[in-house]
Amino acid sequence: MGRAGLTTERLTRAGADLADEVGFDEATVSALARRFDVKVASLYSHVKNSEDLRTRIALLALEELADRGAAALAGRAGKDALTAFANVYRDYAREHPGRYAAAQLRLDPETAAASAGGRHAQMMRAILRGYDLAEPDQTHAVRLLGSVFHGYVSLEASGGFSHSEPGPQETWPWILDALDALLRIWPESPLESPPNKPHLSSTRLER
Amino acid sequence: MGRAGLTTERLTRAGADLADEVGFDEATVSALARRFDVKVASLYSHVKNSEDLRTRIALLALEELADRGAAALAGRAGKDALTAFANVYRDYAREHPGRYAAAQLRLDPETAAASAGGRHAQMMRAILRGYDLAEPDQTHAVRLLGSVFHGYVSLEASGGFSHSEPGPQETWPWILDALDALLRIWPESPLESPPNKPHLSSTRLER
DNA sequence: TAAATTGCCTATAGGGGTTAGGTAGTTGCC
DNA sequence: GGCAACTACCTAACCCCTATAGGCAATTTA
Repeated sequence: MGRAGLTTERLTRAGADLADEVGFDEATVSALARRFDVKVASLYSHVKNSEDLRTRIALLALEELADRGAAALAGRAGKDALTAFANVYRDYAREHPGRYAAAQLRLDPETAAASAGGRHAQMMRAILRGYDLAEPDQTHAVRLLGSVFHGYVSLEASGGFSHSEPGPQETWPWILDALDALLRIWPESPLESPPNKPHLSSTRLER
Repeated sequence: MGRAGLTTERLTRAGADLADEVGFDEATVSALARRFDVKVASLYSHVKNSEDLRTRIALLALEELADRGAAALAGRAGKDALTAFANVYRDYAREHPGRYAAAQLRLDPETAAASAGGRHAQMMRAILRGYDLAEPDQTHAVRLLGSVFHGYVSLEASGGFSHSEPGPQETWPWILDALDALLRIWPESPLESPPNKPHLSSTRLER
């Protein structure tokens, strides 16, 4: 019997492919062994355990996503950058649902620190350079972008709003327009609505 | 040996509690049987299978969340309503992480239709009555709210931005302020920035 | 070419999911 | 009050996934 040529690299990559095909949770060590036509125990020389495999797939996904993001940001600024970057997230999640799910895996702090996660935050900050936000607003805005991108993509993936009109393909650009508008007007906006004073629309409802 | 008094109801509720304690994925049929000090097979008279149990927990969570949302919206409008409703999501996810994770479970279309999911969408529409949005903007806005709420809560839960300053407790109100501002200015906003024309900030970067 | 290493194997053990079929308690009806 | 029907829970058995220990053969290295 020849050798299958297993390596941690190849297992991780094949695991990611498997995850895209059958779902991250179903991308098990057993299924991966079957795919390489190898006994399950053989994988344990290359991967510490199931969680290790899952973590490696997650790190791969984060890396790929960051690479795509960087490529999309190159030569772009302002809304153009915002849109391109957002589309990277959405497209990646659609093309690679298993990998995207993996990227959501909760990593322990040290692993997270060594991951491409930091690059993601840096890229969002780069996008925000196209807008006029000083700290701490910038950090808040990074989190808002992360929330919207992830929230939208994950709701869309779970079929959240696929059964109503208009279709999600119209909502996505609308949301990007809205985010762009928000970031542009934000610097002045807080002055317009003191937190404690009820604003127009709430009074409008009362009559 | 006396009877344990199992019912589908009680199993679902106990399963939800278990999920909150050990995580949704670890809330297994076996663990639930142990909790009732009963053999695993006994549960199968009350629950069709593992997936059935998970679905029931998800439906319970959606229902509870909708009830809390409705209570929060009563007597509120405008930003007040927006904030109260958003806090319901966030607080629920923090108090009941397992239940919240369950609520994210992908349901098959008929189950989803019979779930409290519709109430959630209706409540968001109710919030938007405090702002001046006509269709299809209203639908888009519902999806934006859903994306932000879910995205933020889920990133916060997975430790996404817990290791940087300022803490999430400052970001959350900032995001709600931003959403409120966005919804108030939206009706005029599209006119200010034609989609194709590069806007100020992108030119600002170039020099 | 012998030694060391590597790559994959068999064997084994434990846990969760699921079904079939059995046996006590409980309920309902005459 | 007693028997039938039902209910609640059980044992036993099987499959799949995870994980570890220890073995042998192919490959590399000296």
